[in-house]
Amino acid sequence: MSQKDHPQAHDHEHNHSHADAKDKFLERLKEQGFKLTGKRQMIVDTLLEEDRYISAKELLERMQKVFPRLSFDTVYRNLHLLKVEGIIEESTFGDGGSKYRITCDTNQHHHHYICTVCGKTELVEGCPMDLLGITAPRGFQIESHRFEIFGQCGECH
Amino acid sequence: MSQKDHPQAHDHEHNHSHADAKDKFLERLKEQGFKLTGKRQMIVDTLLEEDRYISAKELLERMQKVFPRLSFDTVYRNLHLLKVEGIIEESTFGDGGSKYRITCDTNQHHHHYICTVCGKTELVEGCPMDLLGITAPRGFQIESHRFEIFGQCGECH
DNA sequence: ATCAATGCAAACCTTTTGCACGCGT
DNA sequence: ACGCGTGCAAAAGGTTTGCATTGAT
Repeated sequence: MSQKDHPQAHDHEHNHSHADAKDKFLERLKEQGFKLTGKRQMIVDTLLEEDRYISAKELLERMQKVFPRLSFDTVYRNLHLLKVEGIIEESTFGDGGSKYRITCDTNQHHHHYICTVCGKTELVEGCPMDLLGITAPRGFQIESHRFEIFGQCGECH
Repeated sequence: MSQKDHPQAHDHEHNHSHADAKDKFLERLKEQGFKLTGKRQMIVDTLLEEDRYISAKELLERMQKVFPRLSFDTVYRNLHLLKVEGIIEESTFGDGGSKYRITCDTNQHHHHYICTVCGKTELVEGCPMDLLGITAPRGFQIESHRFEIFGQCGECH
């Protein structure tokens, strides 16, 4: 690789809670023997800064400004790892496959308002599984659920 | 086309409500100038009989027993039309892209329990948008929402 | 030094499209 | 006869994988 990695940080690390969250995430990876490469860190950085759903393609394009030779497979491999580790969330809406966002700090169960234009999210208060009188059909074993409210955020319409 | 079409019906049309629903759907298509081809009808038939989420691939394979030369593009073109017409619903869960099911007779707003193994569904009573005290973030314009409960049905676990 | 991460290229899978022909009306 | 529907083939997206090399620890 001719390009240089930047293990410490890149420019926009101006936000304390971001830095804290990043450290927490990277710590988790480190403990399991995964390596803290510049690209892996930049994915976490970017998702923390953007704080919205981003496609693999958009992520790639943003990161290529810093790592010109970065390729889709690296992005996807890292996204997969980060998803398995619970560091990011995946959703599919609109066109063009999956989109990803950083998991909320708290890591608590939650649902989102999602802007279908820019991918920005807001937390929904409460969870339908608690507030709806959910009684599963006889024999049905509930494993998970999905609740998302789509629309356009104030800046996008 | 060397194969024969079956405009009236194929074998399993044993259920009255299915026949009624089918007529209603086909009527709707006819009014708009779409033609009631054997393949289009068999997609509706199959989805009515199965009454669960099915992938384009599974649909193709089932239908190829009757129409050996049926191809993906025809399946997709018809699925797209049926979706636009509100005759079928699309969802993405599990692997392998979208899955489709016939829209409930009533055509009322609803949500589903979905078996992730076989795609079978049950209606959820109530809608979180009504029962949750939804107050969108300032400026956020709600356009739609998604609420699905995943798990395994009695026959699949 | 070790083992994970990456780039490259190719493959894979689902879905879409252009075109000429066939079929429902 | 008209115009939608279909098959074929090819392409377009998004995503994954094998392999050799590079890099983090």
